[in-house]
Amino acid sequence: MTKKSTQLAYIQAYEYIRDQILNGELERGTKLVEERLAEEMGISRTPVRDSIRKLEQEGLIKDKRVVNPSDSDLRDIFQVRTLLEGFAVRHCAMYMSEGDLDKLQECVKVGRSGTMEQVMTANKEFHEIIIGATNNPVMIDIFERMQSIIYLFRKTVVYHKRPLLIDEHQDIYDAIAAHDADKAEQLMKAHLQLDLEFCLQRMKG
Amino acid sequence: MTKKSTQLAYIQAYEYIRDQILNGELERGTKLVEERLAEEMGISRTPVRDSIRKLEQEGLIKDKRVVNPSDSDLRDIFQVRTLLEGFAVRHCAMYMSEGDLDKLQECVKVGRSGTMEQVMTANKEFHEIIIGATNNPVMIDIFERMQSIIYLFRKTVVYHKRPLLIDEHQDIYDAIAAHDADKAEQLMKAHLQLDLEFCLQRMKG
DNA sequence: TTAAAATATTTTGTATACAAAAACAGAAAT
DNA sequence: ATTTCTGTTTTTGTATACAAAATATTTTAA
Repeated sequence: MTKKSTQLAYIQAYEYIRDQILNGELERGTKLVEERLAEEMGISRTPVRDSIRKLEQEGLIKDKRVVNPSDSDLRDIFQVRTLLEGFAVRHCAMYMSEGDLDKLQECVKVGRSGTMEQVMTANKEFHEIIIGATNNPVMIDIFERMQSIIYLFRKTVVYHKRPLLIDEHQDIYDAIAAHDADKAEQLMKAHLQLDLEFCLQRMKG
Repeated sequence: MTKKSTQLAYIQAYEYIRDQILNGELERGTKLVEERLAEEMGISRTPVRDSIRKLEQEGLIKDKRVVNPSDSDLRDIFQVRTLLEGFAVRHCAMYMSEGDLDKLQECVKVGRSGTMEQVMTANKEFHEIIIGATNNPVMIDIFERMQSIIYLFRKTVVYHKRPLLIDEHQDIYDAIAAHDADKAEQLMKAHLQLDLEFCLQRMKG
């Protein structure tokens, strides 16, 4: 068992608020009031402020409100994301270890057969493994930041599940396994484009 | 005259510390002590802490010390930078406005004829214009963050000036002006590769 | 009734105090 | 001399108080 809980209040606060944002308990656009949150968690304002500042830097909070990305924000994020993942998947096709390949395949498998929660995690992991394989912490960090903003739409994406998503993952995996970098990149780009359109579509509702 | 000075202490502190880091008054690896800085600026610890946290997020401070990037950190940053600027320059070759093209050319011109300070600014601006032309705030933000870390080596780069740099800028400009996206991208990648190697070289000294 | 001004309330920014933790220094033991 | 322990000092994390700024509300005038 990993015991990751820190006793530090500002880390608790950070995790607490972040979770609330990501699972939708704090809706997009909600104003965050330091004192209210502090009281709610039984700590003082100071660590709450720290955590809000941090989340602001990460892009989950903007002007003391839960961020509410516009169409164009989402497009911008996906443009960068496509760039990074395009590079990463190409890297995978050329250098990926057997171990990571197996992990990728497992993600696809679980993506087909698991419970809703498992499917979600596996699909997320699929992309994380690909980015992670670059072994470039700067890249991974940028990716995770964008990921968490995209993740704001998690519920939407879950409830209105995109049907072909898992087939696209399968195809990407196949291209990687076949060491076909060009194809892998092209498939990834198409995949992300569809993801973006799906997000945009759902955002309107 | 733009009057951008904010009265807010934590912004002052942020700018103050950031400047000190970027112009080398605070050397890489220096421990930052909140109270010392607070006293130095005649304010309390609270806004100083805020600004340190912010700079930590931006990557200029790590574990309360001015960041001291390793070889591999620099490589990682340049890998991402190459990706972004490769995309951006390609975009420029296809869509750049006449106005921006002129500005780019001006940068090259000043890069040849200006004072040392002017040359430095112009060369920096050259890249900023290219990234800025994407009109993608997410991308611009990531770029600026990396830029400021690279900028830590400003002095080094100035004193040991890289001779061919400005010719490379000229070539990139020409490719953009000729709408040759492939060539522009390829030249940019080569340019950044040389820049990286120069940085790495100088880092040892 | 609506618009504007004035007032009250909330919320944030900053200073300060204190306790916990970390870093440091010196003494004792190997 | 090197390491380990002890105590001291520094530095950070957190709580709290208060003032400035921003918001909301009420009152007044048209």
